[in-house]
Amino acid sequence: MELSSTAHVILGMLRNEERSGYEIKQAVDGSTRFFWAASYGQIYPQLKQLSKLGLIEGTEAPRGGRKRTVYRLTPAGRAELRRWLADPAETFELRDEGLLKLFFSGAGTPGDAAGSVADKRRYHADKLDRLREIEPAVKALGDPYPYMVLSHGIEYSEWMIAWCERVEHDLAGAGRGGRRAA
Amino acid sequence: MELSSTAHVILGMLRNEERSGYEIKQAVDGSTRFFWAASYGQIYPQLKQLSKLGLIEGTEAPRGGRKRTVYRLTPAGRAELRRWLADPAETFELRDEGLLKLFFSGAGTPGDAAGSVADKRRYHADKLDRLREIEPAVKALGDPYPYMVLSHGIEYSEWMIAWCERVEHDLAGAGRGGRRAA
DNA sequence: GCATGCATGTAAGGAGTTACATGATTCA
DNA sequence: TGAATCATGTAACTCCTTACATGCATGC
Repeated sequence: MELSSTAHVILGMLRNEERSGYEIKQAVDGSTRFFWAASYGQIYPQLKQLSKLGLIEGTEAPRGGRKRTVYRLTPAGRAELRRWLADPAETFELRDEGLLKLFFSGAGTPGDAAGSVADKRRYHADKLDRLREIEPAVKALGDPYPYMVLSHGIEYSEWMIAWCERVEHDLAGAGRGGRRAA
Repeated sequence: MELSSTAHVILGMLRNEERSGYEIKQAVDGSTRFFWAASYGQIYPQLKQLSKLGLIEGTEAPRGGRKRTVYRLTPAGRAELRRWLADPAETFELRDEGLLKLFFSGAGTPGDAAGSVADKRRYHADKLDRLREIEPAVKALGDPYPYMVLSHGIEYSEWMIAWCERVEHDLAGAGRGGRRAA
């Protein structure tokens, strides 16, 4: 009875407070999304599944007249979360279409390579902006780990932007030519 | 008629030479695997598909008495490859279970957090070794772009290892305790 | 009254991995 | 002779996203 990795995000998101499926989705989108996403199509069926397994339990908690179910960890659920935390991570996957294009750029124009790197720089600059926005709130949390992970994201983005700038400079040195307007 | 991203890896891998499905898989495993993987279950059906679309063409090229089909780009296939190279990349996805565990580490023991970071450091140190092994061969290529991408991988791994070491040091400062033997 | 947000879900489909099956060849 | 490698493929399965559907509540 292997739990899916999405199951563990749910258990993790319930570690300190009870939450509805909707709120779990909000929490994921506001925090782990950059390195671990989850959609409603995964979350709601998993909540049912985890309830059936006795790892979480849901109670009706309507807001006004609007129906709402919040879930919390059972002791078994907390044990499973802890067991998972103590185990080595299995998944590290990167899918980077920009690097793929850069890799094959010999088949295109010099502008293609420069364009791929510039796109990548903008993508990460944009991400950096969004991470910096949430930084004060995350830093103010009692829990130090989310801030550690956020710092990782910020420093990673900074490193990536610097790498892109350097490569863009190198590419501009040999053979000029842009592809698109910046 | 949107092409899958796997289709473009295949087109890219055929940009300079003709290759069999088996050789494409070898090439992917020896180069783009870290940021763009592909399995036989994708490659062989895609080769059929791309043939039907007229973007590649296969010829029988037995090696000894062993059956073998090599594929090369048609003009239409090369045009599609160039079109794709000039377009902005759409996909950048990261799935990092180690970061997820670190994020939720407040629900575990202090050793769990340190363990997740140590695992991550070892994972990237190992990857770095493998990248350094192929570095001379890639550098010797006529095409500069694969080496650019390899350098990205090497410098990224180095950055990641340094980040892990720093965090491990910080974590060791507050509350000692290891989780597993290194 | 209408748009937006809260809240829960499902159906369909795409993408990708794993495991399996087959068979030839090469090398120790 | 047997193991490893070359070579091609398929079936089943998991995972995940997207699009859709429903309906209440809130605020403009």
